Amino acid sequence: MCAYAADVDRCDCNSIHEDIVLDVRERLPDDDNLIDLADLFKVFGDSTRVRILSALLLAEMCVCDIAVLLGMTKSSISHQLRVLKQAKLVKYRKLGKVVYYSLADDHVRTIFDQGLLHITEE
Amino acid sequence: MCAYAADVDRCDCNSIHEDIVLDVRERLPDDDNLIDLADLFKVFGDSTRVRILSALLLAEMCVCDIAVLLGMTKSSISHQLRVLKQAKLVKYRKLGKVVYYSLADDHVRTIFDQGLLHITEE
DNA sequence: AATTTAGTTGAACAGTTGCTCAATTGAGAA
DNA sequence: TTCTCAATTGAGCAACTGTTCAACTAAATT
Repeated sequence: MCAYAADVDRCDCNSIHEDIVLDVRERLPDDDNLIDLADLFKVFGDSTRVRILSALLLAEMCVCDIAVLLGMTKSSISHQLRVLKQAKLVKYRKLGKVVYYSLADDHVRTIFDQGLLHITEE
Repeated sequence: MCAYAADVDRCDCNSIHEDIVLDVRERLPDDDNLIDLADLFKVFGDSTRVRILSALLLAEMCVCDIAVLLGMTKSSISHQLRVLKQAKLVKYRKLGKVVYYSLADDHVRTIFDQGLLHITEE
């Protein structure tokens, strides 16, 4: 029988190592934090957004510049910039009709570097 | 007219800053690398997988342990472990009927830490 | 005022994703 | 062998996601 049937009814198996499960359960971060973390990585998990961020690592650019650079429509770029804005990964400034986007802080660079490290290794 | 109409026909606007676009285009990493990077982050972009990885940061566990810990079916956990395995983020060892999973390397920890840093800031 | 253009927005559609369910595999126990 | 159980697998389905398209806003130019 499942050791946690009372509070976890989806459980369909025995707890083989009850001591480990109890210990990990206690030390595991709150679900809220882990969900926020997943949501952040979800933003990085699209090649269009990664390409936009990579471009902004090199220079501040307007929507039109990015669209031309990546060979995509302004609309699709604008949609993705909205996602990046909501995740506080990019910031922008308006000059007349033109909106210039740039990275909000340096976290993008370090996260990218760690990711590339995992990919290029072995 | 779009300055890159020849090789990029989706372009629907002028290149406002042609010099910047040309410079960034030259220095931008290859699309293959950026797609691989996005695919890696895609794996981190699901709360179930993040919770699994967080658990494995604390202890080696079998499928059943993880299922009980997270209150999910063995099947769904197994499906996600397969994704994590393909991304080379977890490794496993078999002992009889039981399969023990653990983290493949320490990249997960550093990537998580960087992500948490971005979230908790400001 | 009328036109042009950078950028945004929302609906719609296709493609993807994660969970469920049922069937199956494989190793140990009876 | 037969039974049990940990784990895997594939099909099916509902929910989500990214692009397209068309309409729209706003700022500059004529």
